[in-house]
Amino acid sequence: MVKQELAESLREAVLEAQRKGVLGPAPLPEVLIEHPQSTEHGDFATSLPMKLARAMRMPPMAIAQRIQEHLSPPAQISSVTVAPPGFMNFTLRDDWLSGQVQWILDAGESYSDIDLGKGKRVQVEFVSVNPTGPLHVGHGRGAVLGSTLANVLAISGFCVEREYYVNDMGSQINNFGRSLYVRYLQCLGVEAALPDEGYHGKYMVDLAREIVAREGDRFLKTSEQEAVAQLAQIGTARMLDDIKQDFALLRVEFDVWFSEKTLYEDGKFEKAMELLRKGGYITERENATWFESSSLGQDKDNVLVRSDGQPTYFASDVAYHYDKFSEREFDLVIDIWGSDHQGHVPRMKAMLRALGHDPDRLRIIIHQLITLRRGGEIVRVSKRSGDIVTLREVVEEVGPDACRFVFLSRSADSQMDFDIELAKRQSADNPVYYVQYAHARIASIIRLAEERGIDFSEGDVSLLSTEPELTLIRRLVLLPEIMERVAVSLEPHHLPYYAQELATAFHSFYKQCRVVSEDRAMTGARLKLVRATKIVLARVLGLMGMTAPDRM
RNA sequence: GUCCCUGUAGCUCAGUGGAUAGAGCGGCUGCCUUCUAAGCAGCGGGUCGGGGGUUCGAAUCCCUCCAGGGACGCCA
Repeated sequence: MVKQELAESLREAVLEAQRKGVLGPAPLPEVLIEHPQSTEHGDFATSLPMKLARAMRMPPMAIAQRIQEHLSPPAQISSVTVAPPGFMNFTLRDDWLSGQVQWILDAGESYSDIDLGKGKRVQVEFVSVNPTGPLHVGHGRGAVLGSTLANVLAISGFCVEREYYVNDMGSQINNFGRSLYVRYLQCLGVEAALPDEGYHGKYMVDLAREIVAREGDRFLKTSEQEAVAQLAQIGTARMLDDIKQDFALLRVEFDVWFSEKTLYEDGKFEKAMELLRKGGYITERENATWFESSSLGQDKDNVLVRSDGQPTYFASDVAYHYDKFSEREFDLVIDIWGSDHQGHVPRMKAMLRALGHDPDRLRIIIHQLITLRRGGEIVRVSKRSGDIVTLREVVEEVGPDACRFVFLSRSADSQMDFDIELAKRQSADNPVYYVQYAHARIASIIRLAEERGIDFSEGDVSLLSTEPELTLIRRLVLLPEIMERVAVSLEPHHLPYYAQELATAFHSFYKQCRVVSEDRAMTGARLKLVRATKIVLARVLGLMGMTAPDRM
């Protein structure tokens, strides 16, 4: 990328000037290149001279001038200027910019594939909700975040696996089984009461009814314990099917559905415990088994095996991450959790250290929870209490494109309000349609060109030189940088913003420049630009899991 | 009480220590005889929660206070 080449040439210029004694000795800080907000300052800028001023005991402007004198900028740069109080501004050559249009056309759908990951194996684990009920709107956020991030990493040179961790055992599954058993009994006319901490949602009644219809009253004949266990299994399998359907609606895909149970069946739990025990991180007290995380700087120790012999959720997570790192040997693991799991992060890091792995190989993305509103009124979303607005309900009414875009356009750190009424209104002024409309407009132009039998394969992109054209191209060539930024920061929310800016540049170009006209040469050049724009728009929309319609 | 996240335009939110803090929505003006007006051009709108500090330079880093959210379980 031009940015890196420019930084490198600046570094060399400073070193060269220092060798000649034109600039004083000073340690060279990292050369940061930014995009100036004002276009009159060019495409790139650096404040390097100001950062060197103190150490070199020289005014920033003088430093800037001397760097400029020794600088051999990359060939893509047409001008280097110095601006007070000590900036250096750089502008891209017009002919390089127009040439990029051909480059994008040649690269096609692989334009902006970058080799950041160098083939490293990365696992993205997300959502991983207990299969004890339908997904609600809040889960949609993690789903969209994870799937989009995985998409970006996949084109950034990483070998990506998308994984859903299925909690198919433990106390909540048992709780779920009990609740289902009660509903089952009630459905068959047997008196039974739901425990307070049970699952009160209406969907449990429907589920019980469904099971009665399919399985009859056979669970009346088995022991309660047996019935609860079997109903839990049938019920969670059914819930998981629902969850998979919800994902399909939202265009979220997983490569692996990982069962918690298998951690115990395949001996991974034992192996992980053995590793911790050898490291001296395990103690037995009060009849329970503890992970001595306090010896790793944590506030407190954590129970791994309860006094009743049952492993905790944390114990499963130890075994699960042992499996991720020691058995499956991922280079990088990304876990995406809701902020209610925030407190879990430090002990996970401590546990990795205890297992002998670099904690930095686990990146945990915490997204804030969604406050669900219905026309301003807060809606509670607890699964156990029952009043659920399901993800499916919202996706079906709002549409997957708008849903994904809304979820994506806020950083994971922001606590977002999701007003169902507002989302359902599906206003035509939605930025979602603004971006898609740009794509549809382009498709329409290309259709017209095809109808008129225009062959623009020999179009001369060097004719693209007006301000609207170059502004549009400047947006197009930004894509690889956006990809890198998302892949490094793990922040997909930059994508929708980029998409909007690109659409703006296109709509403005469209208004000012006639594409299909009497001027055959210009028509050919602009058709190429328009097609390149279509490629980039489709790419970004695709990464966000959205459709790129040809007509609207 | 301790820890984490947040506080930027009327609303929803961007903003890699740099130049005049941005976008969308909403409000107000204009613009459809030519490829899609789901569009374009423009106007108005700000104590970047408050107060200290570091720095040539702070919305951005540090401290403190205030406000909102979340977590502090042998639940997950």
